[in-house]
Amino acid sequence: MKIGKGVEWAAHTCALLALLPANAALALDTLAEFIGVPSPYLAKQMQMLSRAGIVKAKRGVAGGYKLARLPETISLWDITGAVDGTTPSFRCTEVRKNGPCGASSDEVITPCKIAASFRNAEDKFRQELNSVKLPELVAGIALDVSDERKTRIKAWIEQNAAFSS
Amino acid sequence: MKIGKGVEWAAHTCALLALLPANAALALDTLAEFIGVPSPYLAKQMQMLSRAGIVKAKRGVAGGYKLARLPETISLWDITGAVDGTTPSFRCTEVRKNGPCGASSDEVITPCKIAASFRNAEDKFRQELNSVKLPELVAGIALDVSDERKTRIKAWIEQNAAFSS
DNA sequence: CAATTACGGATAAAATTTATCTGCAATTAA
DNA sequence: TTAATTGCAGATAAATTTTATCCGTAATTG
Ligand code: FES
Ligand code: FES
Repeated sequence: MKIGKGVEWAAHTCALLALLPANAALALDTLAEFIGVPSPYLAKQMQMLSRAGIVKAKRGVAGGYKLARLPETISLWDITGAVDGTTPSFRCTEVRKNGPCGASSDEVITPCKIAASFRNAEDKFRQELNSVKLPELVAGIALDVSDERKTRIKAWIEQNAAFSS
Repeated sequence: MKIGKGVEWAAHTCALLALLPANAALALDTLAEFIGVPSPYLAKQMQMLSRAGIVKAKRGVAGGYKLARLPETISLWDITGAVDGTTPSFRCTEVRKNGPCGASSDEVITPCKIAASFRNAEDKFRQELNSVKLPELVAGIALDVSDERKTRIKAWIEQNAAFSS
């Protein structure tokens, strides 16, 4: 059970984009600098987020990324699913069909109890992540940010964001 | 988010061992044949289960594996944890410390909200798996097994298990 | 003692994740 | 229209993890 590290980047990126004024966008390289990760790889995650309809990309001069929809409608699961995929973590290879006492293919109609249990557990996992929306995330992160740093972040955004006319 | 396929093997192995009479054991090669997986690799999972105190190994002539404790005390999470490890799936690399507006090390006392959310989700996942004990698993699997096959399985065990004097 | 069987570590092959690069398409402003 | 900028998609390469096997050793039995 492992989650790609790109998810951490993507989540923090979305949290940053949520702070952005409506008429502003942040370019890939700018985002990468802020988060402190290699930009060619972050590009991949941003493309995933874009295809999933979580962020909106604008090309060309003064282009960049911004959120595609209201923060309230973006959950941590949305981000995780977009970047890391939604394929179940438990892979059932139907071992119950193997061996000298294996089940015949037409005998196994219901999913194996073991696989079903994992599916249940994953549902719980997903539900929990899905209950955490972007505003809650931003608020939670902000708890650790001093007023001084809040000011610095605001200034940095002002200076590095691309504002549309 | 991915779980090693060895978990499926280990779970089915434990389900099989739960059917075993108290004075019987199954050797590695015998187990591997029943489940239909390569025995040198299954050996690894069995060693994990052994070290975790889920199965009991007995070396030497007429040796093999049996459950180390009552089936009621063995959960699907116990098996998963033993074989696949218990390291959290989400890896926080503290990106919040990076970049031009990164937090200083002494500023971040509480865990990042993002990481905390994933920890919550994993707790739910683990709790769900932990609620599924071996007897329930065995019963669930048995639903799909015809009476004819139940008889064959019983006979196979009788024939291949090592019985202690 | 001889046969059997699990254990542990080392090793190798395969798959996946992580990271980078390049050419192209879109957008904007001069 | 041209030039500069910026994201997109696919190919590629490096690193890591998963999967699988092997072998020498230790324990157990009779
Ligand atoms: S056959 Fe795949 S989990 Fe039982
Ligand atoms: S710093 Fe790691 S999840 Fe926020």
